[in-house]
Amino acid sequence: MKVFGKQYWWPADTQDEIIIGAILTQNTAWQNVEKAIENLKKVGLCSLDKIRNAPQNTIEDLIKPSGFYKQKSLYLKEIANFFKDFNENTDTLNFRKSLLNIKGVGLETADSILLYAFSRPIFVVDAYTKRFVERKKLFYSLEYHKVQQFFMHNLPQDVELYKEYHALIVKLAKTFCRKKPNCKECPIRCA
DNA sequence: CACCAGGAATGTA
DNA sequence: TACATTCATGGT
Repeated sequence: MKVFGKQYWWPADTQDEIIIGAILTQNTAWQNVEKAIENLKKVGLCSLDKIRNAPQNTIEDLIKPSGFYKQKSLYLKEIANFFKDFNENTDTLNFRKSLLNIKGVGLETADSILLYAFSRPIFVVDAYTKRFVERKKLFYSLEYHKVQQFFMHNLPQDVELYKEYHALIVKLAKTFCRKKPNCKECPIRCA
């Protein structure tokens, strides 16, 4: 029985837009990321090739709404250079290692890119996921890789399922909020 | 006014 | 390994 439909959680026109969004969304509300991406699109810079050849301060100005703009403009340059000579024909684990060597790409960002931009079967773990595991007492450890393995060992290895599962956890966090009524059963945010 | 958002790098012990 | 600090804008 299908209860939930697709969440369309990572809306993007292109693969590059997903990768760019993965950097810009670090510790930032998605609403602000949308503004930054819109700015990039307006001037035709929402692609890794264009970003690689654009002046640093131009990128900074365009992505300011998403915060941390000095760091993130550098990170976008770094990841744009990485994908210039990248051969996608590699196994997921080596791909992951390569991504983690890029300055500005940590565990969550690397896995988000693998899953959402390249459809690799990797389960994304974020702060919400850990709180969910903690409060529902699903698993004894909150360490990134252990939580990730917990889900990957207990779910079918299905890319679309991983995408939707992560989206639903985030949606759960957004749905229940202490600022709204009926917040006592919140499994993620409210203590 | 404080707190948080679809984190990661860097420094300290 | 385990924390603390820094980065910065915008919404609530």
